[in-house]
Amino acid sequence: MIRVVLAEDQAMVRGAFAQLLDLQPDVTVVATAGDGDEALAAVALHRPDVLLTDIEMPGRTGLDVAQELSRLGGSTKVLIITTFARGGYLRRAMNAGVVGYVLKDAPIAELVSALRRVHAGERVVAPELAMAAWDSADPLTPRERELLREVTTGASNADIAARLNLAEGTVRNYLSTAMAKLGARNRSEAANTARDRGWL
Amino acid sequence: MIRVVLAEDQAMVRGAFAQLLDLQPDVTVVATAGDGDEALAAVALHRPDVLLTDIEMPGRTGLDVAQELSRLGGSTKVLIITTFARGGYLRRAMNAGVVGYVLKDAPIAELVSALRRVHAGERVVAPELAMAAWDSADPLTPRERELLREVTTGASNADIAARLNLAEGTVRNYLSTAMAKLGARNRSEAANTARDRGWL
DNA sequence: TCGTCGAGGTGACAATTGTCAGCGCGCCTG
DNA sequence: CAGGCGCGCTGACAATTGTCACCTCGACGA
Repeated sequence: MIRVVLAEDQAMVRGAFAQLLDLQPDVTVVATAGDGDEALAAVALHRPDVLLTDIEMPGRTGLDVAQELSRLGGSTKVLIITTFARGGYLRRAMNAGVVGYVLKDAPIAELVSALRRVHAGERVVAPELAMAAWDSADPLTPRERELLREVTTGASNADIAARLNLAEGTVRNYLSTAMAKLGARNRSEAANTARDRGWL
Repeated sequence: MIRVVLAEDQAMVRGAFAQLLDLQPDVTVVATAGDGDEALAAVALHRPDVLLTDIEMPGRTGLDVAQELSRLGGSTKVLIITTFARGGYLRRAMNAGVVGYVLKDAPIAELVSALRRVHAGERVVAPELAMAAWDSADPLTPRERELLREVTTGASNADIAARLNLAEGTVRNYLSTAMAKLGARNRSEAANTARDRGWL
């Protein structure tokens, strides 16, 4: 019997997946969580075989949870299930010790089979992503990432400069190089593409 | 027996919802669709009691489908099920003749009950939205919307001016008034908030 | 029919954003 | 240990973006 904790922020989807998995004869959902913190608590409490988690959730993301679990060193395996075919996400997931990564675009059968294979000790990665992760290494420096994150909030150069104790020119310069690396024509386009590739 | 067509672009979610609804004794899913065009075709073919559809799908959106169905004038009722608590979406849904609007954040039970109530001739609207739609009427003019849409693609003033045969100053001016109306500090923030409220 | 109001449109000017050349520092590598 | 390279950082200059005062036209109410 595979004991599973399911983390997913949309209640309706969470409920549907939970019921469906529970219908499988070899799977039992021991707890569900609506955000990252609940997920961590549920894993600590139930010590499931597998944590099945979304990435984008309020507060702590699924990737944060995976990282934390790998740091704590329990035996729970993490299987990511997400909407986003973002190369950067997969890469970060791998670094966070995740053993499986499936897309919500795939049929449900794939979720169940991934769950079984992960439990059996295999690694599972959505085929459309196995490639993607390769050719798209994050070219941004930590500082550039930081600035781009500020940009997504709508902050101006002056705002960012004040917040990070930088000269305004420096801010402009970082964003300029980020734009060059990303092939963007302005700060917003740069921030958008960085986010879309999971580099943010 | 309530005959339902289900349209939703994420295969895994679509499958889960379909199985779950089919488990209900008084509901049968006669077809599923992965985008707006398939949804229209399925409705034409099966003439279901209710079309249960997501909004954001590739190609034709759920709102487009609802509008088209209301134009064609069949008896199929449209129940929207979406992630987004965007006032503008609800408003547009109402104009498109939609009779129900539920959020994926709500528990599954609510979906089933909404389905039954819609079938019984009631109108159903997610409570957190009933309010939202009221106080947020779209203040943008068609021209402003058009320009903001261009902004989301990353186009510069010069690009937009060329594409719409306007002076560059005019473009700046429209975006400026749009920014004022939306309380945004720059074009991108304006475009983002307009999109977030379903006005784009 | 006159005023005025909102939407489309414009150019001049101000502010913000993007580019460039360059400096210092630490870290490799030959 | 002498380059050379990448990263963090900066200011001066250029280009783009935002603000403002203003014009036209059609709709609508007084």
